[in-house]
Amino acid sequence: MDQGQALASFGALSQETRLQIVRMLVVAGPAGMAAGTIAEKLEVSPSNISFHLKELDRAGLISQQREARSIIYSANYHALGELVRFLMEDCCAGHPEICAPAAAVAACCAPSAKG
Amino acid sequence: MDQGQALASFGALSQETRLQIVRMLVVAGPAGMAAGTIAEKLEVSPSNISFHLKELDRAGLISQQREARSIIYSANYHALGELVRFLMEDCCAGHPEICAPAAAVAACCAPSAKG
DNA sequence: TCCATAATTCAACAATCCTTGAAATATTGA
DNA sequence: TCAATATTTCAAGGATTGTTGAATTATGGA
Repeated sequence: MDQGQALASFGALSQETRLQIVRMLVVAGPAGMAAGTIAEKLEVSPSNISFHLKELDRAGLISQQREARSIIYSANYHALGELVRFLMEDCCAGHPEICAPAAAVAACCAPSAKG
Repeated sequence: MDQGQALASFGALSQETRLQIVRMLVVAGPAGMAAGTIAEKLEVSPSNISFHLKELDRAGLISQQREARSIIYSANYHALGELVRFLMEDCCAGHPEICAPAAAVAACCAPSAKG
């Protein structure tokens, strides 16, 4: 991920509705969620949620696929992982002080950890 | 770090000049850099750099201290670390797929790693 | 084909953000 | 105090972003 990509990602995540969409889709997993369901849960109008979904898609943080009448959105795990990596390595130059809390989280969730 | 704090941080990092300032200050370390020096290196006008430094300060990502005629800015490592943690744990729900690349970076720079 | 459902697109407007240059503030030294 | 340096503040304008509701597109079933 280059700096331009990171800028777009940060911009996409800097809006409350969009950050909530991403958090929701991450929890939803690969099954994803229909646009209408997202709008309902977040209590946002269909046209507004559509606008924000398009922004997230443009930034590459989510992807979509039609399923019957619905359009299912899901989080792009790879892009989110790359963003974390950019923030730690490229932006924060791998400084231990910055990476320490991240390392703690990584230790809990990494497949090679004790779990 | 709560969601509001994260939103402010993402907003602050979503602008090219500001992202460059942060990257520069992280590399500069605790010694920091004077506003004028930052402006010079990034080829941005003094008033413009001042605007962006204020935005980063408001988001808590950098801090300042006067030294003679200069005002020295430095990266807030703790805030950056918390942002990485938020992105991995709160936003990305600790998903291994997302954390994997981060774990790799963490392994290289963490003080408790093999180094 | 016709209707209902699901979502997007569009235009208009409001709100926010960025840039610019001039003026103001703070510090230092003569 | 005066001048020079370093930076910030301010106001104006332009650019971008977010919101709204109406119109449009796409799908599936009677």
